[in-house]
Amino acid sequence: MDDHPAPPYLLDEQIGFMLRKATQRHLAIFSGHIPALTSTQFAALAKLCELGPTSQNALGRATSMDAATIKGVIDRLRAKELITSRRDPGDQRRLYVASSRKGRALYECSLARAHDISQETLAPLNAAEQKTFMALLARLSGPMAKR
Amino acid sequence: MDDHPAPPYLLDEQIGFMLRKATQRHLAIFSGHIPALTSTQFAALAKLCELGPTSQNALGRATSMDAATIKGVIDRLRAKELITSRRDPGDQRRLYVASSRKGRALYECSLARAHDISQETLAPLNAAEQKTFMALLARLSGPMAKR
DNA sequence: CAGCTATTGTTCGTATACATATAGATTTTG
DNA sequence: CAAAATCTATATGTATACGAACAATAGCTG
Repeated sequence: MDDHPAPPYLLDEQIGFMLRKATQRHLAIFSGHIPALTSTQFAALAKLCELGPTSQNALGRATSMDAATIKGVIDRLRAKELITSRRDPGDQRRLYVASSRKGRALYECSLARAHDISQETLAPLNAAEQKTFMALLARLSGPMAKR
Repeated sequence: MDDHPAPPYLLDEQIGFMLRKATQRHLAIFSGHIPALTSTQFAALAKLCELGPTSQNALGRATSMDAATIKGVIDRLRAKELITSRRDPGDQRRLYVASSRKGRALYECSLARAHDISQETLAPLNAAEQKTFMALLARLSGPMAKR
């Protein structure tokens, strides 16, 4: 009993595939609004402005980036002069990173854009649906980061 | 009136950041269940088995992959002998790709795993929430692919 | 204090992902 | 039919993303 024909596996209905497509759409919206930075670079810069100066790896953890990944992001942000970095005097292992004046300015004038990006990404849903979706997505994004 | 203090922008509450984290979690689950293939490679193989032989670019469109991206995926699947490819006699531009016996076998014995992956990814939600989430996510994934 | 362990950052290799440029083949049009 | 536009695949460059291996530093433990 309960002998349903096994539901066919359809790639287009799988969560992983749909997440990838939603991300693609979001990234297209992002680069349309903030062409100067990638989504990842903006995330690192925003978090750095939000938290204040930290170490490279700590910023990586705060933004869910691998040590190898955050290094590249930091390098590119520094090349654009949006952040500065120097060795932490108190711990020679640590690379102390901080936003530059230019970086903070770009961050602040990007905030309105960032808000638009989130809204445009969610635009296919009405307000109630957006709220529902965000609440459910939060639970699929893993546990809150431990500080 | 309606003079709320502008809601602070918090990276961790943005759709883009949460999508990235959800994708990270999903990919970790994926590689735990199907270590032999990446999520992208599996998507291409699954779609190829689902559709039957097609051209490289057509498979790319069916799986939402760029022409440059699908080329690399095809190359790696061919290196693993999961697919075969040859020039389409009827249209010399096209690279005709088809799943190999080995590829179909791997696909078929991965189906149960793939199902588990989707379920585990959605596990934080109950059945009703899963249904709601998938319906909303579908609307954020952009319009249905045109054939 | 000497040794073990953990943390930090770096480097390498592999794999998406996309923009752009190019070349060749095909189709559409004038 | 010939020219233009389109399509297919390829190649290059940039940017995530992660695993693994590594050196240097710091902290801990006996």
